[in-house]
Amino acid sequence: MQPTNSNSNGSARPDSEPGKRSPGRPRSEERIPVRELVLQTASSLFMEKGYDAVSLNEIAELCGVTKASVYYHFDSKPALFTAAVSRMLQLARKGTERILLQEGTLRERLLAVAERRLAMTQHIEFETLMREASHYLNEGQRSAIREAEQGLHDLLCVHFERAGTSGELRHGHNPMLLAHSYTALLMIGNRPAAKRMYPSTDELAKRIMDMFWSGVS
Amino acid sequence: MQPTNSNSNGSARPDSEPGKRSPGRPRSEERIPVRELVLQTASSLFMEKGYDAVSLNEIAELCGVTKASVYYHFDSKPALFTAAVSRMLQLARKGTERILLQEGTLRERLLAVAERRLAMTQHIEFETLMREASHYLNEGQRSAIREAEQGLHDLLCVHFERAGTSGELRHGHNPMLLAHSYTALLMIGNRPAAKRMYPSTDELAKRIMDMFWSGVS
Amino acid sequence: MQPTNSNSNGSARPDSEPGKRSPGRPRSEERIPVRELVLQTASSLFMEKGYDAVSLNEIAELCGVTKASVYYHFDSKPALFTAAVSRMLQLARKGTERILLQEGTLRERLLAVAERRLAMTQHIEFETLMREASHYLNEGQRSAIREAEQGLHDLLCVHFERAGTSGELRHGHNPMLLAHSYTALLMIGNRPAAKRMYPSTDELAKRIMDMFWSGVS
Amino acid sequence: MQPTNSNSNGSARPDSEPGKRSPGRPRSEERIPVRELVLQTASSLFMEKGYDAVSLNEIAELCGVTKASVYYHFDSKPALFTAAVSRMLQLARKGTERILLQEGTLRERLLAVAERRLAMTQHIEFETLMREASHYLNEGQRSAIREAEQGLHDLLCVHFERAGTSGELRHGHNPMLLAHSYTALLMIGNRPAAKRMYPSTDELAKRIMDMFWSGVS
DNA sequence: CATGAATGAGCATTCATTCAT
DNA sequence: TATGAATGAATGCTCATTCAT
Repeated sequence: MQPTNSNSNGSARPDSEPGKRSPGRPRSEERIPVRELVLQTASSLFMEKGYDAVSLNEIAELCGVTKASVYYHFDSKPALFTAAVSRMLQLARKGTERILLQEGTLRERLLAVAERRLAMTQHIEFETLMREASHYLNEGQRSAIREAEQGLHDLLCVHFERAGTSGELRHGHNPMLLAHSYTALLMIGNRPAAKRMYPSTDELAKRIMDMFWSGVS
Repeated sequence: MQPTNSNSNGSARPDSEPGKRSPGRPRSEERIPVRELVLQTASSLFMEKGYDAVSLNEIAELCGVTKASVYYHFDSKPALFTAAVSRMLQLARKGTERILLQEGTLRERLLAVAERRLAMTQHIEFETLMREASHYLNEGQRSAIREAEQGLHDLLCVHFERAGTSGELRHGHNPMLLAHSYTALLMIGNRPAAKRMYPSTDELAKRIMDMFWSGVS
Repeated sequence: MQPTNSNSNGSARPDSEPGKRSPGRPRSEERIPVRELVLQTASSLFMEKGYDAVSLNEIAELCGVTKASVYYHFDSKPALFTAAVSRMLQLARKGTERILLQEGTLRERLLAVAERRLAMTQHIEFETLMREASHYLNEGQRSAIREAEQGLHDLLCVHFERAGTSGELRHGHNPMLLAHSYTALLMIGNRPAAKRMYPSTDELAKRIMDMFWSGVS
Repeated sequence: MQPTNSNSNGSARPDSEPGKRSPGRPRSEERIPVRELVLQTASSLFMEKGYDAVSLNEIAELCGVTKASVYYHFDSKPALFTAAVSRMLQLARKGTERILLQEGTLRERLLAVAERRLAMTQHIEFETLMREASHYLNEGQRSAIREAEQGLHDLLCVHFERAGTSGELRHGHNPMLLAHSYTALLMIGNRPAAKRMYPSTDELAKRIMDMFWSGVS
């Protein structure tokens, strides 16, 4: 039997049985389940190096398990990629949401989000990552990721819309376009040349928000 | 994952233009030199699929030559990548410059540039491409590309600066940050979800420029 | 880039340029071209062990080359299998034809063919081999092999037909069924238990032909 | 290619029929014991696809149990193969015997057997299956299967012998050779090309028996 | 009895690279 | 200039087998 195109669109097993957790913050030595460990490791690597450049061997070794173990938990590389990236997007969404629900003006909260994002290293431009990987993903996998990503923009969109009706924002802008503009501008944080222009990423975040808020004119 | 390359930082041979060109516009049948053909093909493929996903075989076949021929003209895959990407960035720079030197307000000219860029399909986010490839590039290759890219931002920077002193733009913005913001916003054109929001890419370009010019508030 | 289902239906290169052969019987040390060597080795192994149980590594090592070299000459395992088995069937056809065109009664000539076949070890039942491999072959490959096999039966069929009209054979039998019966009976040569019944394969061949000629009654 | 197996020569546990069977014809819903189910499934798969192409996973999944469960009942893949194939040969023997013990001439009864065999699809040539698997079997396993197969030929042999002394058959033929000839001819049923020659397998069986009985001359 | 998790070994396939011609 | 032939190293993936529970 030779490789055949596996077509599951995500993880092979459910999220692991609930209720079996010992209470309290786990001691850092507490063994985190392999499946979760693989997912985290894979996320980091894919974000850092893209799809092709990451081998399952690399992921496995970093986790201290064998390639075959990774295959026990995930049907294929595309399936693992899908699970890892989706998870990461959901975490990003949750983190962003937590900040956006705090007190303060929209501008203040967006600045907080920007500061947090620019502080992270691993932050590949999303479309590029998808374009590279999409040749290997099946339809279900592609749409699973697209949805997870859309969630992030939907979240921002809602807040922009709300600020539009409350008068905090000028009318006339398409709120979804604002969401995309905002995340596009945050990509500046990926550029070493841009980062070098300011003493800290917080300073860079501030400048970007200034521009975003008032425009160039 | 490929071997971390040989150490030439670019092409294997000099540009070899010994004045052998026949005068006038070449007939379309005129054989374009292999080196140039490979360079063009490689550019397109790398932009479309990233670094790893493009094999030298693919490039060679598309050019109708053998892999070994490609190796005659370029020392290694990283070397070819460097040459191809640099060339493309220089072309982009020239195209952009041509537009920026035309008549009209800065805003009009920036809009024209945006329309042109959004109309292209092959337009991978640059940082991502670099991050993927940089594992395979040596220092000389990396900086060769960085410089070519910097050229583009320098060009924009000059024009932003000039508009700042002429009063067309508000003072207080770092012109290089504006350049980065501008190119970052153009990346929105890569997102299928964003493109779907407007009937044409020209319309999308216009909306993005509106935002860029006046901000959200 | 990952494995994708290669679909060429046979060998990757033509049969190697003619006319470049040195005259006379080649000294046994004369290097036989790799492509041919691989083909012969593969034939033997597939016949002996079936499709799955033979790895390209095994073939390559037996030939003293690397797996990658085999892949230089043949697109895939199914392609190599197709080329190897077809070649073998054509050789069998030629050998059989040579005998059938000699002098003598049909019975004598069929006996000669039988003796020759039973003397060979490598002689897997064909349908079984095909059934095992056919999951991996594409349509073109399947039919290429089927045709080569049909050639053998066609050859026998012609001779049975001719003998029918010349009165050497009883009328009323479907000549193609006779061809199949004949080759089916030769499969007895594969069975160790059957071989053990007679002192030599020639003796076994004679007994089988007796039965084939006069029936059991 | 698989490891050349552990050394048990058959099943891991005794047949374990501790009289726990409820009396009467079992309701079709009655759970058939896992061991038996695995054996049946394995038989079908091995006959259909050969040895290598069948994975224990496939067998397990088709049975609705886990691979580890299969290992509880059988020591290894070779052991399971041995058990499955032997069982199948014994069943074939019983079925054949049942027919041969009915009323009628030998010819009529052999025809009935032939019709039954040609009607089955799953009917891999036995020698080929053995040759493929034998690399993985140990001596005990090999001979266990050989014996089971020999049983079938012994059965036929007895009937041919009896018919020889009763005058129904011509003297002078080795009855065991007749048995082998008969089963070899039945292999024609495996060949799609041959099957296509007649409207039904019964018709094919009749033609084959004609030839077997009277020969070609 | 049964299974979830893990693994070592192997396989088909691809790729960047080399070199004699 | 160009290429046909070859290869070492890696990759995604599968499989038979083991073992603690």
